[in-house]
Amino acid sequence: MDHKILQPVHQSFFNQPTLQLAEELLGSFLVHETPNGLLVGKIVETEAYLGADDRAAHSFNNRRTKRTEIMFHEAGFAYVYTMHTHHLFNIVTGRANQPEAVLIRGIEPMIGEDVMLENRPVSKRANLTSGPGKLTKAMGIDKSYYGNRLWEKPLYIAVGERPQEIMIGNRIGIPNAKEAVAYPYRFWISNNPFVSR
DNA sequence: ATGTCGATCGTCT
DNA sequence: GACGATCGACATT
Repeated sequence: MDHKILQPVHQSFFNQPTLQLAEELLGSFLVHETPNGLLVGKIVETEAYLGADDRAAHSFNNRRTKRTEIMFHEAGFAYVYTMHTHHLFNIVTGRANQPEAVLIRGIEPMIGEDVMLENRPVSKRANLTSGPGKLTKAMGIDKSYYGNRLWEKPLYIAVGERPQEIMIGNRIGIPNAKEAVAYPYRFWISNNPFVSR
């Protein structure tokens, strides 16, 4: 992989409908320039959370708290929150006061896999970044990145290649979200081993 | 391959 | 005080 193609997207990249962006992000790169080296993963699985009308979203009913505050900003900021002992990484989408986001659920290691393995030692390669809590650990993303601009270094999105085949289905881990359980807001690259399931 | 269960802690009520 | 947008271990089929 050629490092030179890794340029942060323009901020306007994030200004598209959330469902469209969740799909568009598949095949794009998540890039983190760390003191230990360049870490790059291809995004292979995402989920959209549509804010006020989506019972599964933290911002359902426009619930605005210290945690969800960043979701009410314009698109392109990082929303990182703690789930049990894990950090989950989201990209804020939608316009200001339209609290939507895309959760990154799986990435395929492209550059810096050795450092990722130091961050998160595993025996099976496919277990390194195949889940939202796994990939943040491997990529060195924690809550200190809350609110970071994802069109600037050191943590950013870079354009990649369009995937061959995309699958769409229900989101994972939201059994109590009533009608929202059935919403087809999950996107993944067909047959990629770094999809969480 | 699938299911259940416990860890563990910040956030919100 | 209750509750997870999870993970890993262990059990069972």
